[in-house]
Amino acid sequence: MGRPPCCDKEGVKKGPWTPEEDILLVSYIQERGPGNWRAVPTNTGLLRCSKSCRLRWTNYLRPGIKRGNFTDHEEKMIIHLQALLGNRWAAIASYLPQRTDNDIKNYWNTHLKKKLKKLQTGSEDHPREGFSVSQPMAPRGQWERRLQTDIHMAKQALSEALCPEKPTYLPELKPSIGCSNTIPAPSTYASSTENIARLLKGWVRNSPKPSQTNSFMTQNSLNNMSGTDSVSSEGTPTPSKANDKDLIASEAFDFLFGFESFDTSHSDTSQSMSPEASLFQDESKPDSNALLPLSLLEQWLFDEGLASQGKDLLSDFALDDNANLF
DNA sequence: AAAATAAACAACCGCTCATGC
DNA sequence: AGCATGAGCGGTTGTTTATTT
Repeated sequence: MGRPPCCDKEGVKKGPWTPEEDILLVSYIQERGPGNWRAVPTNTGLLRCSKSCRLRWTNYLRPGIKRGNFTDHEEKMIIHLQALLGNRWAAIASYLPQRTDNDIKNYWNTHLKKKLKKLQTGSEDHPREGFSVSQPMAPRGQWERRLQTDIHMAKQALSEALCPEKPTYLPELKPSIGCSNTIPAPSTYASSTENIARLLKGWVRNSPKPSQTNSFMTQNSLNNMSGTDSVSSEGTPTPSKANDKDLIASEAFDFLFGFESFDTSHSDTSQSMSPEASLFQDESKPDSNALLPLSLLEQWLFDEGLASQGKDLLSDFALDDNANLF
């Protein structure tokens, strides 16, 4: 439709961000709060396009982002979710608090894909090129619909099967702050952005959107900011999407993966409710369960069960079955 | 020690979707 | 209803860093 570019090509700086630029951006956001990205370059004097500013913020500068090595659990989740969701990194990221879609995507492309391929080539004549590739893609709407239903069904059945009496899951699931994921200190500048993010401590105090950003900051102070870019990384949480039902569904799903660093505080979880999860809400009508065969779930459960028994997830991972979900 | 290569990751690009007018 | 715009997403590219020769 000939939409004009978000920013003029001329006079726009590209490439890695400098600490100065980061500070400019952070202090601006500290003052005004995230959002209205188009105005950011103008108001800050940054020679960056608005998109770049938003990306920089959401992927690196915003508080609560965990960097560094992925834990086994995270890795496991990514593999499972990728098989389930395909390359929908934002959706996957919504289940990995503190990780950005970009981060996950990179990790998948650089580590997991190879890892899986390696494992597959050992035992197969014609290795697949990653799960997503092998998945027949239906038109997006249709595919997504089915996906949501599948996931919802799995979540619900799992929560019933695994902890039928449990109103909320894993009460002791307190995030192990600073646990296994102590952030290594890469030498690149990017790592120091974390420090810049810390400059934001207290920025909410000045924020024009206290009700939204307060919880945001609370999460940060807990070192468990579970938001993702899809969830209000801009400080504008998706309004009214999170509710108790979402929470339960999310918890069930989290329980499924036994994700240990997920903050279980309700405010957090509701804040971080993924779009995916919020979509489940639509699917969460009781009779939606009857729409799909349980065999899929059973298979999935089986796989997870094996994995949880300490077996090598990758070798046991039922690629075909997961791929055939759709 | 230097060059070549591979790996990792940050950032960009283009498309799509959501929203407001 | 149609258009303009902001924002989100996923794929891809470019740059930096690590490893090998």
